[in-house]
Order: sequence, then structure tokens, then C-alpha cells
Amino acid sequence: MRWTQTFIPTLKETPAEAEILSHRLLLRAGLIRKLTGGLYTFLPMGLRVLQKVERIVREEMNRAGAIEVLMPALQPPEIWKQSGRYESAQDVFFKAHDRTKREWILGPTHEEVITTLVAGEISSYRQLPRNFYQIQTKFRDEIRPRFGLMRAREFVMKDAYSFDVSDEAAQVSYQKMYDAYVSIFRRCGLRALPVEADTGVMGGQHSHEFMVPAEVGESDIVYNEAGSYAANIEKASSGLKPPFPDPASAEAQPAVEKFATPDVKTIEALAQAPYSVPPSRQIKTLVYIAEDQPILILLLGSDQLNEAKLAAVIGTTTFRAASANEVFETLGAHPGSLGAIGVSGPKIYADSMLKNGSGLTTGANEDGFHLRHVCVERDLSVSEWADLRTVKEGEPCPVTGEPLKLQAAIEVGHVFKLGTKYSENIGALFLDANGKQAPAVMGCYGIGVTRTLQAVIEQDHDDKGIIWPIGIAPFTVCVTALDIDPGSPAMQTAESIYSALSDRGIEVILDDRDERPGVKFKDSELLGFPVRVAVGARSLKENLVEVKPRTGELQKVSPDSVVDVVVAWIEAHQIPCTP
RNA sequence: CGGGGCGUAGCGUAGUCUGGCUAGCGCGCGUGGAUCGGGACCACGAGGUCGGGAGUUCGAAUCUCCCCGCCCCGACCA
Repeated sequence: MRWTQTFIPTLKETPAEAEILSHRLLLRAGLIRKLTGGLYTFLPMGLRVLQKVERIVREEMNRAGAIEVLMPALQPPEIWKQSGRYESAQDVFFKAHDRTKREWILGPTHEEVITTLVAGEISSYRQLPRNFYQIQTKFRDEIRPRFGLMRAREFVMKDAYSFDVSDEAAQVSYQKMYDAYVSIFRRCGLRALPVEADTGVMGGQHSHEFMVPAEVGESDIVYNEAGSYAANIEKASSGLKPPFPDPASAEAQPAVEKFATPDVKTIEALAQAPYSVPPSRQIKTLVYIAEDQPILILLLGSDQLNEAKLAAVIGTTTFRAASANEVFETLGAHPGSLGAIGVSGPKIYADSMLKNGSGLTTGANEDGFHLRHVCVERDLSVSEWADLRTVKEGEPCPVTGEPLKLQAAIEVGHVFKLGTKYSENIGALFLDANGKQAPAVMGCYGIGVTRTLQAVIEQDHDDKGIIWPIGIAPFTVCVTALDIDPGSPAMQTAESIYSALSDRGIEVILDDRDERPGVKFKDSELLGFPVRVAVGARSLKENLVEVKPRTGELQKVSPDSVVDVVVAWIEAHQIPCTP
């Protein structure tokens, strides 16, 4: 490819619309352009990278035995009603209407479509297992598109769906995908960490997310140094023991005592003099409305509620924090003086850290008053104990006991063990060896392809620009001709190096623009080509050209040997298909 | 949806508070010159519904109201 024959609109200045580095570089390097918020055009260089990531995904999916299909982007609402997700997924739908006003859904995901297909085509255990995948554009009405490709209204996703005869078989399919994902991200040069994840709205039983540690990441992961434990913060638990070891001592505690706390509205205020009750000796009482019913959640004052854990415990995702009015209706006091003592109506969920708790302080359900000397088991009627708190950095790992690390990360992939929810609702049933009908056991596996591309940039760049790994760089080598006069030795040499590298199967771009050397060098660094070969009169006088790996040392070699040098460098630095 | 910020040429911006003549600058773009190994230089030039609409005023980029869009923080996800 010749630079002048393609379209690479690089930007010297940073567009105001981009906040994070990877987004800026996507724009500046001329990889993408915005149409409007959350919608982007892939320009030639961006498209090449996208296609390379897709190629790696295809190779690894095929290798893992998955079968490629392509499903419609437009979907009928009926299948969503059938799976039972029509209502719960409302918020993410982009909808379209045809001339008869009939409603259509632009697919945010494809469980319903694939399960409908399988329901019609698969009827025997002899046809299983099967794993279908596609690379498709998904549409989601994001609350807030942001960070360029990171969270867009429309994005390219690889999604795979496995169908198995049993849980055990499904576990095998799951593991194959898990392993394929490890390979895919490794080959993209991404340091993606598999972490235990919450299943959220997918309603699955078991799941891992593939996370790329990055400051701009939208979720937090928790892990230990040894690498034996890693989980999404929503799922993470710690090895922390409740601070109240001895249940017997509770009986020896003094009776509950009410005391005045005028103007105290927060945990922090109660921790100050004259009260001086440390947060870890307070009970935090939260009021939530779950499926229209108020519930109470009790935590240590020093802990934060983890809503994903709460969802798992109460078995629904339709809940929210109660409004100040609802709180008052429920408990007769305003936030700041809330407690669960004497409360009988709402269910009370208590975090395990409160187990055997004594000598605690809580709100009196009377504005301006608190209660002290509270013993949890003695004074409170807890409906259910559970792990409801959010893990904090430095707490002991549940596996090894070493201090946990906390890190922001970008989710690039997610694997779920789904079970039979969709196959049952949509009727993806098969006959087993005994002639008995059973729903296929499913798994689903997603990779944000466009997001992965951006995550690579976010992970590997410097002040000059992008640093692509060889496997997904738009071109592997950039031959920079410092003199483009067709008769000049520099251009002739550049041309012959360009053809020779192309003949060796190397993807090479020849910078044949009528630009000053500085411009060409800056652009090749901004675009992040792994190797640059500069050909100019100055070096050529000594019969030399310059080989400069994007992140390595400049090397002067003869034009005759440059192809071998470059090929050898590539072979030494590319990421192999298998580790 | 709540909170904050912004909208002036392809891009980055000054001017807006405190209304006043042909709306200024840098990059990029065009022509010419000089130069020819790190976004260099000189000259000339093209390019603007000042996000849109309504209003106030002798006069609006500037003040008022309504609308639209974008960016950032929170709830959502690949």
C-alpha cells in the first residue's frame, strides 16, 4: 500500500471531544471519525486493525470448534417476549418501526435468535454439542456513550453460544471458550486477566470476565499477587473475619441506651467528638425498595453495600435505594437516625461482618437520637445473613490470605454459563439417549471487538503515539521515502525495499507523500507501525538505510540486507499463535 | 434521568462577564518563493448561518427565553 493511495487523515492537534488517551490517539492517528455521539466511521487504518482483531478471533474460535454464522441485526419483539427478557431489556433496545407500524428491535445481543434457530434445527443429543458464533454489530441504547469505541451505541461484538446435553458437557464447552479467550487476548498483545464475575441480567450461574487493567477502566477488579484469586469487585469477597468473635460475651453487655445526637446525619459525624463512635462500631442501616417492598440492609458503618451481591441474595434486580420520603414512611425517621431495632415489617438483611456484633451504635428511628450498647443477635431480628459488603483493598485474600489488590479495568470479554433459561423458554429441546426430552444447556461468550482494539491502544502507547503489536498493526512495516522524486536513489531504493518486503509476505506501507521528513516520522510513530525503514540520501551515501522498531534501537544496514534484517526482527518479535 | 462544563472556519481557540465599525490568532488548506533528515521558513490568498429559533436594543458572538447537540461525573454493559 502506498500512503498516497489510501486515506490517513492524521491530526496534529488533539480534538476537544476526546478525553482519554486511547480515544485521542484513535482520532489523531486517523483510525476513526465520529458521526455523532457513540457512532463512528472506521477509516482505512482503523478498519485494517479491526479486521486483524477479527481474524484472530475467528482463528481461535474455529480452533476451539465453534461454527461461524451471521444472524440478523433486526429482530422481532416476539422472541424477546418468549425468552422473558422483553420487559427487562427495554432500556437497552433501539427500536424501529416498519410502514405498518410494526415494532422491530435492533439486536443488542443474540441469545433469542440463536436459541430459536437451534430450537428448529436440533432435536437429538447426537447433534450436540454445538457452538455457534458470529461477529456482528450490536445496538444498545447506552445511557451515556463515552470514550470513543469504549462505550458506543453501535459496536462490533463476537458472540458465541454453546448448546450441550448436560451441565458437565456445558462445563467443557465453557472451558474451551475460556481457553480460546486467553489465546485471543494474548495474540492481541493484551494483558487481559480472567476474573470471577457477577452474572447480572444474563441470569447465568457461572461467569468470568476478561479484564484489561487500565486507569480509565469502568469496573474494578480485586486480585491477589499470586494470581490465584481474581474477581470483579461486584463478586469479590475477602477473607476478613467478623470483628466480633465471641457470641457468649453478648449476654454480659449492658442494655440498649438511647442518647441524643442532634445534627448527626452521617456515619462520619457520629465518629467525631463528642460522640467518637468509630465507623467500625456503628451499624449502617439502608432502606431499599425491592419489587415495591421496603427492605432493610445492615452493614458495619465502615462498609459499603455491594448491590450486585444484594441482587443475588434477594433474587431480583428490580430494586433501588428508597427516597427520603419512603425512608420516613418505613422507619419514621430520616436518614442519619435509622436503625433496625424494633422493626418488624420489612425483611432485614444483615452483612456477615455484623455476626455476634456487640457494643454497637445505631440510629433510634427518631431524628436526633441514636442507640448504644446494641447486640445484634439480642436486639435485632435479622431475616437473612449474607455477604453484602464491598471488598476493600488490602483485606486478606479469601484463598491465600495475602493482601488483596484493587485495580480499575476494561472489560473486553465475558463468558457465561447460562443453564437452560433460554432453551426452556424458547423450546430448544432435544431427545437424549433414553428418548427423554430435555432443554439444551447453554453458554454464551462475548468479546467486544471494537473495544478490544481501543483497549490495546489504551494499554500500549507513549507520548509519540500508538504502539501496536505486530499481529494487529495496520501495517507491519512503514518504508519512509525521504525523497519522492521517482528518479532519486532514495525513492528507487525505497521502492525496491517495498516490493521485496511485500514479496516476503510482509504488510508494508510506503510513505510516498510529498512531505518533509519530520512530518513522515511523526506520522509513522503516531500510527504505531512496529517497524520503520527510512530511506534518504544522507545514509544512502554510505550505502545504508535505517531500521527503527517503534520501541527499539535504530539500526543502520545496507539496502541489500534490510529485508532479511526486518524479516528476522518480525519473526523474533511477533506473538506466536501458541504460547 | 440528576449534577457540572461547552458550542465562534476542517481542527485547536481569543473575544461573551462590561453589547459598538470589515469577528482575531495558530494549525491545516490553495498559489508562489526559498529550503530539503524530526510536524521548520517567507509572501499572498480562500474559508464564518458566531449550534438553531424567538425576543430586548439604534445596534447582539456578547443580554433574556425556548430548543438542539457535544463533553465530563453517577446508575448500565462487550
